[in-house]
Amino acid sequence: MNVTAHPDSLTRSVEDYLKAIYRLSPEGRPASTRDIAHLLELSPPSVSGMVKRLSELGLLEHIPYRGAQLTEAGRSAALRMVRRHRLIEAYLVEFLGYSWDAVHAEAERLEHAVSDPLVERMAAALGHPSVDPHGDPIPATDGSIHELASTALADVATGRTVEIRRVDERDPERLRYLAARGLVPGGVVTLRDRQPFGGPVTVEVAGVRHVIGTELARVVLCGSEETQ
Amino acid sequence: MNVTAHPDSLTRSVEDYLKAIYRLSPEGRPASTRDIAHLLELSPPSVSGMVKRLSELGLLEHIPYRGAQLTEAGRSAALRMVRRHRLIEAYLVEFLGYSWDAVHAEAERLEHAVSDPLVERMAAALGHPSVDPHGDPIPATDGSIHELASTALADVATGRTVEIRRVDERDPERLRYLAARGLVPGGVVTLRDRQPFGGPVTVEVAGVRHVIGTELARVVLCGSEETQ
DNA sequence: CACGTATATTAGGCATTCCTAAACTTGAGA
DNA sequence: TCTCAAGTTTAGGAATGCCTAATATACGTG
Repeated sequence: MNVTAHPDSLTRSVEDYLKAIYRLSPEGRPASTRDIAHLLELSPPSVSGMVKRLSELGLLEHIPYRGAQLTEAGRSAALRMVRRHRLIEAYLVEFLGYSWDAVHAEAERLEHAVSDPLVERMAAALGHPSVDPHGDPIPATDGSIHELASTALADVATGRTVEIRRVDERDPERLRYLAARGLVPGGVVTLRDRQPFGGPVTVEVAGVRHVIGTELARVVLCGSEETQ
Repeated sequence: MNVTAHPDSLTRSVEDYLKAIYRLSPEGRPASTRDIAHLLELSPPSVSGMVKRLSELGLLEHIPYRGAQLTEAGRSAALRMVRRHRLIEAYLVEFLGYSWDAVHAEAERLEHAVSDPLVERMAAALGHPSVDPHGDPIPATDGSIHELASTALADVATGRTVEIRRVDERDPERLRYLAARGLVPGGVVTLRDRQPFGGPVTVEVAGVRHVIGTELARVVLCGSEETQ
């Protein structure tokens, strides 16, 4: 235990588990077996087994029946993968003409294959960006990461004008839908209407109004409280 | 058998086996278990087992105790990997500042992770090159490949001036040694002296003479018979 | 043509990573 | 407090891909 395995010896699977647990709780609280299984599309028993092995490797702290949380070693390995993923996405958009809805799947495979020097060369070519094409912050090599405070579009007060910061990256179709309406990081939107009982919101982007369902409005994150 | 497995379902291992067999015999003659094992740094029994599985998948033709050769499906999968490998190498040198001795190891991992569209985007960014940084020809998407006739530097007649075409890519140290002496694809050399009994050759590059051992002179391939 | 060596294969095993089915733990509500 | 449903773990098993040891084949040479 507490071997703090050499980073290069981590398998794809292990890297995916660490990344999933980090995503489920960037703050470091324990993640449940069920949530990890759901995110990785695996069965709960598979996760149970792997969590046990990873805690023996010193990458996780596991309290049976209570959840798993990243150790320092685990967190740093996870952040290394997140950095890779987001830089690869940025690189593909900037230099290889990828659209923002296509990069996630490609990065998901490449992140396990690139070397650290290659990642740093890509970062340099990009001018060391701080966010990826979806607005997600890119961790530094030392593992520091600046999460900007943000409010879901669903929670913005009627009448306010805010800047879009960040959008969940995973569903390509959703990303195309958002891009077609100008709902991209850096885009400025005014909230014009909100229907009660969790109904849709109406936003105005570049003078055009769009009605956005609640589910979608919850994954579009905006600069908080930036009043017009 | 003869499933002609969907390309995306091939594992890293399978892709490496096919590439190895192609390298051992681009012409399609059977490759021996021993040679495959040696190239992949695996034990012969491991190769025996895998060869059996791959022939059941329709990627190889295997005659026990005689060797394995690629079927059409196997050859085309192998060439797809070779195309990826060489385009990745070219891309890393052209756009990410890699030196030619460092790209092989990086490409060896990336070739298993890139998608076909990414490979084609890289090819387009490069202007669809016909050779990689070591002078190795890049197969087309349809699997056609133009191997240029060439003569080993070790076999060039004394007094001839030839252009270097191609150098074995695998040993980084050897590549650095060659580059330091101008022995790179496109370089023009004149053979000044050859010692008998397999002794070293002396070549002149850009007015400077270098003595090159036989082993090295055998993996430097030159445009054949191009007299000054 | 028999023999021995080089080469190849089969036998048996191990690590990884996944699965389903069965057993166990937790905690909320009757 | 007891019960039970949701969630978790253990048990047992399969596929991949590697290994070593033992066995089988092929073929050049005496």
